[in-house]
Amino acid sequence: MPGLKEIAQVAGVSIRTVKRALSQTGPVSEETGRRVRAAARRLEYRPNLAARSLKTGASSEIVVLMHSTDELHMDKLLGIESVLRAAGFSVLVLFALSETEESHVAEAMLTRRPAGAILFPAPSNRLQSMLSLILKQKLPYVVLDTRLEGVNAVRIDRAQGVEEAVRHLAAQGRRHIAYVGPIADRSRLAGYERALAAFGMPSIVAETPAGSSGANEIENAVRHLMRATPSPDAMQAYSDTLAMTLLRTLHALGARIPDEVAVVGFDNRAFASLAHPPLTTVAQPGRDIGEAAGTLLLRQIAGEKPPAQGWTVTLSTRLIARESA
Amino acid sequence: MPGLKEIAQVAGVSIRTVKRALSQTGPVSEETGRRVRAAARRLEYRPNLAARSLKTGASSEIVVLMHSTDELHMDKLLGIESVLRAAGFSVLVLFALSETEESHVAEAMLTRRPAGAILFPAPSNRLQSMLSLILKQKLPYVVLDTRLEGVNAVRIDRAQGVEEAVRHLAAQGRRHIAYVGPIADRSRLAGYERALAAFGMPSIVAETPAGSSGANEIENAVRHLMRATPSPDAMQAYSDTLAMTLLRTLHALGARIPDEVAVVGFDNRAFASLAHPPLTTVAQPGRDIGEAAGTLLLRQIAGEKPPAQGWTVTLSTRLIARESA
DNA sequence: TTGTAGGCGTTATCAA
DNA sequence: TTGATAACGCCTACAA
Repeated sequence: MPGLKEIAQVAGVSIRTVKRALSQTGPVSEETGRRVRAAARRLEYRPNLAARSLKTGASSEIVVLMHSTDELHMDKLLGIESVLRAAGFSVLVLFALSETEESHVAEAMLTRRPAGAILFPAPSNRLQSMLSLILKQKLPYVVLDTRLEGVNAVRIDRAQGVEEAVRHLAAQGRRHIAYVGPIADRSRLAGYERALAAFGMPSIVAETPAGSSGANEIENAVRHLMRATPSPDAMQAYSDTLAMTLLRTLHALGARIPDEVAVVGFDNRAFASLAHPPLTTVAQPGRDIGEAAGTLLLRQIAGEKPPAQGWTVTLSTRLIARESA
Repeated sequence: MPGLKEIAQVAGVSIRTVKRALSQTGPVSEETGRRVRAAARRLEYRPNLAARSLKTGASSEIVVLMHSTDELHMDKLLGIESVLRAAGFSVLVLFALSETEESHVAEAMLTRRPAGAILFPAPSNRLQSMLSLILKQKLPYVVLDTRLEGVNAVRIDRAQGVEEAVRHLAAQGRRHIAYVGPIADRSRLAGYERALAAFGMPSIVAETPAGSSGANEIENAVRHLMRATPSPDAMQAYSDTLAMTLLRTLHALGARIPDEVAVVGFDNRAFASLAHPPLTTVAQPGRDIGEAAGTLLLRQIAGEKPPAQGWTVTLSTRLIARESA
């Protein structure tokens, strides 16, 4: 691998001149510049990042901490990578699936001396311990889609997308719109309630257990809902996953979808378009989230100081209308 | 950030001695060793990887080239990361979704001077151009799950998993087992045919267009199949995605699943367990694939020479029995 | 407009 | 058992 020295020899000038010519960091004569650049090109010169980093004390690596293999994270990762690569940074991925791994991953992160870190969603306690490390190092960072307050974060407005969805249902003339899902998490529920309030419609909430288990409870909830008079003519589900169970139960009850009952999911997962009927749902802007996180991080690296209460970018979610509503 | 120098000062010895004590690379007296290690711990010393890399000329970074955001890739990435991190390497992710990006990504890869590269599935021509670069650099590499021959690769035996699935169907007494999918790709079809041959059963193949489009064609194929006498009592689908359409069409025809017709998918995607009924399918060992790739790469980095025709590890796929078969 | 020289932190050679 | 010293490639203060 050729370095500045070799280029200098070939071009018959000093290292300093090569540097000036290649990084336009000082005056170089027309002719010399051409010769140097030609030599660099011919030798396929690429700067040695390790040497640069050693000299400048600055890292060109960003650590991304992932805590799950959720398919939705792929797009976020893509967004992060595209923004950071364009800015000359490398994206270094670390997985910490379990609490036990967290300390190894923390150690790995610190050893890499990154220029910044991006944290994917994780249980608060694990996020907290990583964050305290990061803050101690005064490392630029961004947390993705977290409930933690007072931190730099890219968040998404779930309520807004759900409100949009419920308005969409109302615009179809639906008047008995139910919400099915856990109610401890009000992120979607709030949007549902806002939309109903705007139309002066009563809320019909069927609580189901949190977590992905409990298909039976969901089924019972739906059956219960459908026995009411009048029965709901639309259902907003907490997630696409939950919506799948909804669809199945409604089919079993003989309800025609969307004619008799509309169903809306949340997440726009890969299978949403494969559901029967194809599921109308609210999508998170995965790639945008990643790009926003990358941008926010770059601004910190460039020296901008986040406010004390943390720097937040909130992105909107959007309705994907398919056939189920 | 403290370096060896600072530790040396604190411990009252020379840099060389610190180095010996910390990396057991030479004789150090009991007492000196203790003092040095204590100082290192107290100062939270971490080696400067940039300096090390500059000095040794060796990189501790592995580049992972991704060409899609397929959810199934997450587990592979996880496997790669876990093996490589354990060996002290960093995993650097680069995305090249389009052909246009490929050259930028190639340039980014070369600039990073990685110790090796892992290539995710991509169209052959794009893989080829990356590979020619990599070979020119004599970089250790592994390609994941590729049809390319003569390269270092981790492959999966799709036929074997499908054969297992079809045997499973036969063991249930099914005697008219159909295969639905594109036939240009024989990777699954071969397993289907092997199993049928073993049981002396006739093959019933319904060809559908390649790619994820063409729900109509699939529907027609299924309807056509079900009109035959006798009609199939089981169907092996090319993919989970295709299986979803199968399920829907069979439901529409009033067929009871799995009583009248069993359905088996391929891939074990996230939605397989959410299908109605939960989809029996053949799973790729995502994490194992990643781990195998990491291991294969590490062996090359350690100096083992792959044979001229390439080094291949083939992993088996496995049947995940759920309720659809 | 061009060149000299020193240092970043690590590794490793050589001498004591 | 220990230490002085050079070198990796890049960046830059300072001279010419």
